[in-house]
Amino acid sequence: MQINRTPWHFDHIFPLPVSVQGADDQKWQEVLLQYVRPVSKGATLTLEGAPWDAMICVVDGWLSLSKSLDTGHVQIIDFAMQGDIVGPASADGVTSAVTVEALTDGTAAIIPPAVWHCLQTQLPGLASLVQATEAAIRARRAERALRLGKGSAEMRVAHALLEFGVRLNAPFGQVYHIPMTQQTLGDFLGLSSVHICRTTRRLARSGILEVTDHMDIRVLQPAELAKIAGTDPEALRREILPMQT
Amino acid sequence: MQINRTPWHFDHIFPLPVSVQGADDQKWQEVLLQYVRPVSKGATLTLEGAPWDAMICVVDGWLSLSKSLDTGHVQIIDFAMQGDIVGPASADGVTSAVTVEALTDGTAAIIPPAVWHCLQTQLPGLASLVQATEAAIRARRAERALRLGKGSAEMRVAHALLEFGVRLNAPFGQVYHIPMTQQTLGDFLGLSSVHICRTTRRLARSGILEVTDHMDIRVLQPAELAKIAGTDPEALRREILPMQT
DNA sequence: CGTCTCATTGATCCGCCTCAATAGCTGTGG
DNA sequence: CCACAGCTATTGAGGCGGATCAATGAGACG
Repeated sequence: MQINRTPWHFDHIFPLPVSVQGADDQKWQEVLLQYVRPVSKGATLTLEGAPWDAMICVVDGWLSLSKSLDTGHVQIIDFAMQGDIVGPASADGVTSAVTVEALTDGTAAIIPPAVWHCLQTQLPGLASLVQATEAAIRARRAERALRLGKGSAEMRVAHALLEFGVRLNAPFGQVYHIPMTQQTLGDFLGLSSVHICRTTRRLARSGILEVTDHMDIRVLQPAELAKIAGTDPEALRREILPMQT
Repeated sequence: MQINRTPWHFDHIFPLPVSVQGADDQKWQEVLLQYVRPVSKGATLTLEGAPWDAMICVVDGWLSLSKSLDTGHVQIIDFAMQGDIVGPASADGVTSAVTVEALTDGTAAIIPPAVWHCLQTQLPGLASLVQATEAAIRARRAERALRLGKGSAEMRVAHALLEFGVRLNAPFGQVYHIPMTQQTLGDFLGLSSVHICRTTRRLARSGILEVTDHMDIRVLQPAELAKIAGTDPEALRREILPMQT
């Protein structure tokens, strides 16, 4: 289901939680408001290989970016959430490299390339934001690629749960929800849903975390989990959370 | 070995093969010349976690970007070659997310963040180049992540060899060289060197390609190889080769 | 000629996939 | 209210792909 492109009216979202430093912010917020629209759970924004040239700025909710093989196997490349600015277009600039789907109801601004190009040159503050966001995206994708290639199932799961916690800004010990099934998490980590189940159960049984009610996560032993994930939560935060300069 | 940062003198490289469209090109070439320097095979430009904030523009030769686990396992995130512009910095902007090493002798420009920021705003042509390059990088990394997560060893090897051929612009049937050992290719594909060996031998025995003299590749049956890789060479070219608009 | 690195091949093992069955939960209609 | 369907989670059994360990070639180089 391709979402339509008519402007949407939002009176109730002020200000949008994706902001730019300095004087450029007002203009940026205006543009965002102009292109922002609701996205409903399960909706497909674009398909791998389909025509697409716009930028997507996530205001609220979760999106998944995925690719698939003709065997039917799906690999989720990344999740995008509040504040992420993603360009699904591939090198030719007019084709989507990934399928973008909504994991939850949410809102996103879809900004045409002409407007985007214009903004980039006119708003230096936006350029900084974009660079910071892109560095964060690269860093977290690299971190995952490392574990996808060389890590055990346990390490992948531990790292993913820590990453979600960091990105959601959830304090340790607090419950946070990730809006996906074990199947989806498996598609993200290159594992079968069955093995996701076994792995999370094992972590739960050893008292490191609790998983309740369809993916409500509570980390009980952050240090243990971090050790399994092969990372340090503080370092991870610095590495993958965009920081505007 | 950290390379030094004193300017280097090049009289013999004109023009640099990393060019920008339009009137900005001259300025860009000047800046490149100012920061370009030779890199020798085996040299380490930066280490994962070390201080780093510069951009790297590859003029000639191959670089590898890698991360490693404390088990000693290494995952190569990407190779950078002629024309690639890579930012190894993570989200904090001052730490390298990856280790950057030279696989061959070559030349690269290392551009300080202040200069880079300045260039971005002053040279719109450069901004376009960067966006195109980044889209290409994202697309090829996504393509690999898919196979890293869901593909067989055979598919990963086939895809990597096709990707190298495309990036090197090697016509089908022609020999091209990839400057790495089977171990390095394994670190790239998430496979052991032993399994790289078995897989390439199997492909060679079935007449799909030839591998001679330490990674001189010759694809004999491009269609077969593409089928195994789960891709179409033309589509791959469009998707992962940067095209300036 | 000895050493070093890299490629190749065999043997064995194990982590994860696949298939399959059951259980729990939610919503729907009679 | 229960019966049922549909989806997700859980657990077991068996198989396979790729890792690991180990030994032998094969060049390259001093």
